[in-house]
Amino acid sequence: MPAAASGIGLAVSTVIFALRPDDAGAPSVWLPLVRRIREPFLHRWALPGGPVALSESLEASARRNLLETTRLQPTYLEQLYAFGDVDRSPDSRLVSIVYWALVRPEEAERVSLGENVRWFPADDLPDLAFDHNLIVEYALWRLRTKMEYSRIAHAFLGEQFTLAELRGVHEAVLQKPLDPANFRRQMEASGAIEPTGDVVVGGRHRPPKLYRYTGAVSLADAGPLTARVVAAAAQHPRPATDDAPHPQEDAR
Amino acid sequence: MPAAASGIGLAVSTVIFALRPDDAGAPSVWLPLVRRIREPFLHRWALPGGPVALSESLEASARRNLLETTRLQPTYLEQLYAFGDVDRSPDSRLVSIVYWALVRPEEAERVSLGENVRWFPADDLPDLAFDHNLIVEYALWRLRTKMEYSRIAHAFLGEQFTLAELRGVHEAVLQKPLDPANFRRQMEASGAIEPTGDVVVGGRHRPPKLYRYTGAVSLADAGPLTARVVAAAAQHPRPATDDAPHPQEDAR
DNA sequence: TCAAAAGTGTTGGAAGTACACCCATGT
DNA sequence: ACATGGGTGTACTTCCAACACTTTTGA
Repeated sequence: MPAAASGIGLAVSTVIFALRPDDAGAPSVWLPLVRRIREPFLHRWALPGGPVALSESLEASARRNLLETTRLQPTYLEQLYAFGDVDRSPDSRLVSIVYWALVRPEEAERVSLGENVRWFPADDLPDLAFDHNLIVEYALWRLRTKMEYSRIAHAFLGEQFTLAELRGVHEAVLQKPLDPANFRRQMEASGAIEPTGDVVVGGRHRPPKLYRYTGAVSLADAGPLTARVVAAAAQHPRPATDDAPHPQEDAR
Repeated sequence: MPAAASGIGLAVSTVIFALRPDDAGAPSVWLPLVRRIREPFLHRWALPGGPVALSESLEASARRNLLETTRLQPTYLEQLYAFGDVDRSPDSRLVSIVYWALVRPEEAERVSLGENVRWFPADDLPDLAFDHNLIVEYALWRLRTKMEYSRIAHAFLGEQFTLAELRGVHEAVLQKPLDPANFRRQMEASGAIEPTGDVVVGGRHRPPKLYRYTGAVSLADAGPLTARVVAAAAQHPRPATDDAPHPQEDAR
């Protein structure tokens, strides 16, 4: 195995998702992109990213780069895939380890907006640099798939939340309405949430209960090591069927 | 993004799984390891792997390396994870893109056995080089998880097979007995297999039908691009709920 | 005729879906 | 009072696990 540098560039990039209201005011999935200020793909929009530092793990590099370019500290960060096709960058050979991240709405507003950083609706992107359109598409698919068997929706929310808010997250990501009654029962049966005892007053209707995450399922389940342990601990009512994929969980 | 070489070594490694009879004669999961012939971890057993070639994609590098070191051409190959912790290799910084592969029993015998290549039972490995024990554990978890929602078992079998053989693969991987009656119905209902019309004669019992894979689900679903397409095509009876994957995925 | 594995039928429970209905609040 | 979501009850369906039972072969 090689210790020598290979002439292959190594970078990390991150697909960051947040929920923001779209034109109609309904919450939908958005992501921040940065404008490239050098060749190749000068002036094109691209995923935030940069080189892997010698003294940092891949994930640490992703986190640092995110903080530097967007000021964001995601509540959820997981490796997505390593992209390494020969022709994905003109002239040079570039391998990108791509992560995907979720941030809360309040956090999302921290993004230093300007000419070179902007939010885009995830389903309607311009032509991006490199193979980044493909990467986003894949990350979106992963987000939606994982939403169905995992508890990542909480990464979009604060400490406390109503069931309607939680359902709103699911609906925004999955892009389909969910039955409030059934959604409630599924969440309660999963053991992932518990009522805080508080309610929200001020609405012109019955005050909804507030819930919190029980912590039975860890949010930051990135990496193969923690993965299976977390998945096993997450099994609340059932015995010991392996859950989903990817590391963090997997993966499905 | 960096075009310059970074001083970080970049390698591919592969976890190869095959089914072979264990001590008791029952089929179980094995994998081939190679003995290291240089530092670090001189003489330790390790996953087959090597540097990424400048002119090859990551997957192509994995395939070529597999052919060179073990003569194997897997029927299934999918990216597992990128490992890049700072201290995973002493002295040097090494990032490994790890793939996992499945090979058929006949193919498995091709492995050029010798002092430096040997098969090991996947559940009982010695202390491996680098973080390879962790990697194998993760790959095993992924194999078992994916077996439950995907059709990868076929990668272990030939063109035609009986339901008992297919069930044997599942049982070996999942390490638990399955009800023949229910297993049959699940497979038939999935639309993934169809009878060839032939039967196997010569057993001292009722001749079982032979089945073939319908091709509704592609085996080689590695990579984000093909992933979702494959998953959609796999939906035989039902309309259009996103399936599983991990592009593999995804890792789930 | 018997053993052994292939293959079919039947039943009961878990979990998801659809939808009717009651509850608590602000206006 | 009534509109608006919060929250409960319930029937229907679909899927899965268990297991009894029948079929077809070789010995």
